[in-house]
Amino acid sequence: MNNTTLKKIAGIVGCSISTVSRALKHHPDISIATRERIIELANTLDYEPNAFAVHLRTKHSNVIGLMVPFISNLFYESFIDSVEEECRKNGFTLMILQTANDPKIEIENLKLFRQNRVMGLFVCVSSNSKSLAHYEKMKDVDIPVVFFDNVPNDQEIIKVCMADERAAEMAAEAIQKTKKKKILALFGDVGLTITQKRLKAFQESFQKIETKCNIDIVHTNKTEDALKEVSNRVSKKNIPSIIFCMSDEILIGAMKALQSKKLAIPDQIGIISISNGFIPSLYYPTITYVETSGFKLGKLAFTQLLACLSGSVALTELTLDAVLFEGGSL
Amino acid sequence: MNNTTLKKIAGIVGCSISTVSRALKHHPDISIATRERIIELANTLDYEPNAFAVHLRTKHSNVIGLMVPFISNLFYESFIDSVEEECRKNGFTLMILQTANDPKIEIENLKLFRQNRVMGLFVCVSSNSKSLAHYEKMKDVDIPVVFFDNVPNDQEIIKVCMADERAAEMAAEAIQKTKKKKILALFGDVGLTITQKRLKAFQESFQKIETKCNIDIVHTNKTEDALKEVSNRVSKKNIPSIIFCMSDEILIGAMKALQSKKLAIPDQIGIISISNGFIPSLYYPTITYVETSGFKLGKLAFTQLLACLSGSVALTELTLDAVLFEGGSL
DNA sequence: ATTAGCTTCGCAAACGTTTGCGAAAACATT
DNA sequence: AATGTTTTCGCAAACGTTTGCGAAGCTAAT
Repeated sequence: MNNTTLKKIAGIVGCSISTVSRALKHHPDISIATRERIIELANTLDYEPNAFAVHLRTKHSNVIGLMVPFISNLFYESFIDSVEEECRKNGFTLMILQTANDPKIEIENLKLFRQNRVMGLFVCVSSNSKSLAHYEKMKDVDIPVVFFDNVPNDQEIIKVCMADERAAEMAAEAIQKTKKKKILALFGDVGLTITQKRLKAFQESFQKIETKCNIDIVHTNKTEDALKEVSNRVSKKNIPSIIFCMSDEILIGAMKALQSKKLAIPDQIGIISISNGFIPSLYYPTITYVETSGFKLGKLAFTQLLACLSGSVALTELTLDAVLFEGGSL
Repeated sequence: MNNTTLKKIAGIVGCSISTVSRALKHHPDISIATRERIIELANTLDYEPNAFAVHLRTKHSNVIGLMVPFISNLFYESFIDSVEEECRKNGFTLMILQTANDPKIEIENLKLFRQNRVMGLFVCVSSNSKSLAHYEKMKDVDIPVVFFDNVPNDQEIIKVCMADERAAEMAAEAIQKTKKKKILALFGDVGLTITQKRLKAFQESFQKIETKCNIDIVHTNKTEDALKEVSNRVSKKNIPSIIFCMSDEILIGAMKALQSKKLAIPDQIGIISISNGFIPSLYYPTITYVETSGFKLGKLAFTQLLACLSGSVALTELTLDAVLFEGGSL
């Protein structure tokens, strides 16, 4: 076990621990001569400060927590990627926990975060979590929490999110531009606020225009659901002109159904989705989508958390603009 | 700031810090009466042990490190998912760092891991990393390193990996079973040991059989490369009977090329890949693949690391069996 | 020669735990 | 009553840092 400590260095150099400590961080109190001597020895001994001791002493953990339902998810993964990068660049270490959408694990994890004295927290609440009560305690211990993605409706929290309404609206507008009228719109779990937001905006956009469209709205939970629903609703004699997918999981199911029916995109049927872009890029032609980038959201969330840590933030909701990426599927 | 400490509890109860400490962990020295009293107070005060203090004192960080080139990657993501789950269940916290395939960042990260006194480390070395020299230091400080996925050839290390050879061999055998002869085989970066292994096994399998096949081997780095290569090598008058893809990235490119040429799978062309299964499931028909599961590898790696920590492991290479999943693409 | 100021460093406390050891008190055994 | 044993607890050191404060020693100014 490598145990080069300040004490050890001090012993060899023949000075006090505090002198070593100060020398290593270029404190002006220490003469250049001894500083050099100490630094050189520290290097040859591979001295590396004990993070725990530092954190204990300074009450400054430099650890940031992140909690998501699953790591293995296209969206979260890009969000995490983004946040890790920022953390590393800014001298924070990242502690990642997943909830598997289980409120019990969620509570356990919050406890772990507290025990590790994280300085801040990024949270995507699990879809099965009904109450925010357990987050109250984080406020008590002064750990700022930045909610993202599927954010609670609560006003009293800090959140960054996609422009969910705008994204759905943009998708609706893109559909309207095609002049096609028979639309199959696939949305996710009705219980999620993200679903509610997108659905509302989508419908309102169509209510605004005078020309009537035939919109069939279906809620699906998973890829398999979407696959089934689309398979049931699409047949040789009954082909919607356009399918809208609220998320990647749904898009995957829908695409698989279309492929199995050998429908040509966009000639026989159009499709558009909301996505971070990866899944749409897998198909030919590339699927047209409204971007909701986990990567960009991560950057936004990080700056927001940084602002919290410096104490300069009111409770706010930050929103990431939506952008339409035109593939060839409409 | 919540600062319920042992000292605070001791002050209120009117006993010593050590008594509180012992009571909270049900040490038999403490009478049931005082134990109850202390635990109750601790609960109402929301006492939560300071992890840093504990780790400092016990020299036992309970932190496990994990380093990958990118988090945002289908394979790593499932590996991380798997490892996080185990860590949480076993009372470890996970510290995740990515290298972006940059050896400099890799070295920096190792330093961070050391400073945080991680008890063990999972590493997938960056593809641009030529030497293992910086891992020597981990050995000096007694931090066991479990290499996974793209493991170095070195003998003196602990590694868990896919049955790379066997996976390639199984794919080759599946191809041979179809009796089709014109094969386009797409492999990754020649510099990676994982590529070398798979290529060697693939070729050897075909050398073993008597019937001659026409195998066109191409190395591609990324999805776009694969897309281009396949586009160039496949035309209406020259269609390979089967395409083999060494990885998901390559499969994605190949599939996109095939879709753009409107080739029917498996009627006009067959395709098979090595994958963890997610990407193959996106298409219809589902692509036949030999499974290399990041999730399972994670479990394997974790048990291996656990063995290291308990001191009961010789230097070994553990291998995860390959399994063929038949879709409908051959 | 006295005072003042600067440079350079060490002392010691503190962060919140854990734990070996010893001690007091209670109880049990002769 | 004397001794032994058990129960129950506190003391104090240690983990490796950081940092306020004070103390030398030295230089420079009066």
